[in-house]
Amino acid sequence: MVKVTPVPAAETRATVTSDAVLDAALTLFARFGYHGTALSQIAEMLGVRTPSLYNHMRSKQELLRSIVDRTTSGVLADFQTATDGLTDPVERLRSASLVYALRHATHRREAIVVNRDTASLDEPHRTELQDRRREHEHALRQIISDGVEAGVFQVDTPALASFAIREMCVSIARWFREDGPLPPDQVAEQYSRFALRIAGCTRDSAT
Amino acid sequence: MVKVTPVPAAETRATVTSDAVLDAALTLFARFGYHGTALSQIAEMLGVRTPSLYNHMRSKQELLRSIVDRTTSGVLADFQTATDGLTDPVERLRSASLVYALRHATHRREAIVVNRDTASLDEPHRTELQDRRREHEHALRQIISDGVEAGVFQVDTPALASFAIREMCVSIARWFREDGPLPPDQVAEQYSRFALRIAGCTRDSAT
DNA sequence: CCTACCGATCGGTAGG
DNA sequence: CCTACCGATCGGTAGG
Repeated sequence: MVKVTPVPAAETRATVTSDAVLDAALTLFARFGYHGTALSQIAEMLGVRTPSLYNHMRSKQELLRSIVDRTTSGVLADFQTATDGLTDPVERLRSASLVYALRHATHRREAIVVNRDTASLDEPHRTELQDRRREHEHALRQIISDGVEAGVFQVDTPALASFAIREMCVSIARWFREDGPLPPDQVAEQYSRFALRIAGCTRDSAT
Repeated sequence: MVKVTPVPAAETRATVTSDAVLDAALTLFARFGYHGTALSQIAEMLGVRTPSLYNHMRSKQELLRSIVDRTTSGVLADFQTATDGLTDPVERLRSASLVYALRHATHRREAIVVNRDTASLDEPHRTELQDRRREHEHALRQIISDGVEAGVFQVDTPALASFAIREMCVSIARWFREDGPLPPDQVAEQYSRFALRIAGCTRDSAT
């Protein structure tokens, strides 16, 4: 007797991977929050029972940690790539805010979780997250300070402009819809222009 | 025998009010999130046992609802007061963004809860909240559209500028510290200027 | 991958 | 205001 269906039949045991668990967690954490999501919901979304999840993760907390680690690393890597080789503060700010805005249109779930569920992270990871955020914030602030000193930006308090630009970009994750009228790159383009305006960019071509 | 101490001694039964419960909930929801806060924590902060809370509220959900209702009403009232009688789009945007920014520096806990724990609100209140938010967003967007039509603002997509301005202001609640270098009104002042810049305000005095 | 089960904690109620 | 207590659900483990 030969098996008739080499491909899995309609009813078969579900098989799951670590990535699938992480992706389901990402979706549900973004929607209901870390504490608002039960492991049973993640299991249900994957078609398995709750205990089966433990073959692919160590704990619920570890899922959150993985999401946060991945995302913050990505943000810093984006920044480096975007500003590497650029010396003009205007071009550096334009490029840094463009990739930051773009990321928040294309990685919405990650951004929502990282920015909403920070407090649910156990130590020492919560402190590590804050440190990495600060690193990005200070790097952006430095660009603004450099631009002010060079006379191409005009702001009273560089820290305020830095906060404003960052959070404005982060918030894209909250309102952006994939079926909306503008694609991610066009949103990012406009937000990058907003960033230069916030910085008080005096160069005509910039705005 | 006469009572020796007419004023409460050091050890006395705690007495609590509805406002005190709401205030404690506000503090803890802002810190740990709605699902991350247990009623036992609220009770502990007030020095009573959990069941005693039910003399001052109907449910945990009602606490969230009260916080949200109060805050959204305040936002819309602020907007009306700030823009009433003003016809110039520049002045309207300056004033609307000023009070919005100021509110988020002075009502941080409320802003954090309303913007983070929306998903934890039961229907029909979640829909009501979204409606009120949309109302404020559209009012701000209309100012920008009016300004573009009048030739005093320059933006490609008024909706994007409106989102950017709103979320930039909301985020003040996340980074502002009362013991920081700038008082709320000075932060609001600078953010109001950022708002005019985002709108591409062409009037010199504005920025 | 599953069933069976654990202690802990949750929001909320009864009754005084 | 309290103690005593409820059913439900949580994250996680044992064992196959």
